[in-house]
Amino acid sequence: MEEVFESEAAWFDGSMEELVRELLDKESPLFVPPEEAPESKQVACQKPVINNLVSSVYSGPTIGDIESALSMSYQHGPGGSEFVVSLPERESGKMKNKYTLRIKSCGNGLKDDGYRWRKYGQKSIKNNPNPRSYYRCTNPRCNVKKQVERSTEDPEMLIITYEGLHLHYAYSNFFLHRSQGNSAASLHAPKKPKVLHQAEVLENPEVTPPEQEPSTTQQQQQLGIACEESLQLRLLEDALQNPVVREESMQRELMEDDVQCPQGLLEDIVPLPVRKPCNSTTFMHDPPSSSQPSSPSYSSSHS
DNA sequence: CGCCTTTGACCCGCGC
DNA sequence: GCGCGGGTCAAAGGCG
Repeated sequence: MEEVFESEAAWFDGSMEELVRELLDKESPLFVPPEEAPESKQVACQKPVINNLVSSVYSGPTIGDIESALSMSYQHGPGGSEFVVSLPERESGKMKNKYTLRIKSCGNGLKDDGYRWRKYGQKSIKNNPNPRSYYRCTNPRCNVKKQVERSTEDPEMLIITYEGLHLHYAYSNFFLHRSQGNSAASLHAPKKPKVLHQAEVLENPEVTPPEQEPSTTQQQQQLGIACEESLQLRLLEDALQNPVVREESMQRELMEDDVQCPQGLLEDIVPLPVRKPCNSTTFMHDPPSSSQPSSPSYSSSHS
């Protein structure tokens, strides 16, 4: 399996960042200048670029699924069909697994990204009246962390910084909410969907029960989902770049006992309802339990 | 009872 | 070396 990755990526003799730049040159008509974080090296990420990225690094049997998932997401995205992804910066010649997701929240924000997080700290940041919260993935074998804070310029803008790579499947309460009656999702649902996610805590002090929330922005939510899943895709790409991480990831996938799923890493990237739209039409048509931030974008971290 | 959030203390890196 | 700011730890308390 490892050999597959290496052989498939062998045609490009360079780093992932260089690979992306190469692809972007080829896809120059698709380049869209980013509107946010202009100081960062950003890339307007559209479907063909993502497809190139994916097929260049990971040639497993799931490319078609990813393609369909992405195209589905774009198809139902609000207004435009691109979102901004920026490359992780190099730090002393090494790529940093740190990504910042900027979400323009409206009403109730992103409640769940498919993972369970435990808050381990909160700090007030200088020149920012809003505190920054620190979360860690609850999986003991996963050291992914994320920081959540509100933007100083736009209080509705949530800045979520992810650090690290999930080496396990996503918990599926996220999917469960969007594919009611989906038996597969039910099988992987967490035993206790209690965990509040950062946006829920930050944006919804007077907690409104999800069932009672308006659901007029479900398409925006789906785009947000796609963006976050794409973020995980980036993390996966970085992992595939690193043979050690790659091997460890595979071993951990085999060892993982709290979540088991035959889809492999794809489960970590693309929600089941997206991967199997025909099996979960409720995902596309049933209003999710909450509204979703609009116009999400990614920008690189400058920590 | 287990898991979570809260929050003050502590640690560490960086700039002066 | 010192102070500041950001990140983490860990005890305490809450909640289902």
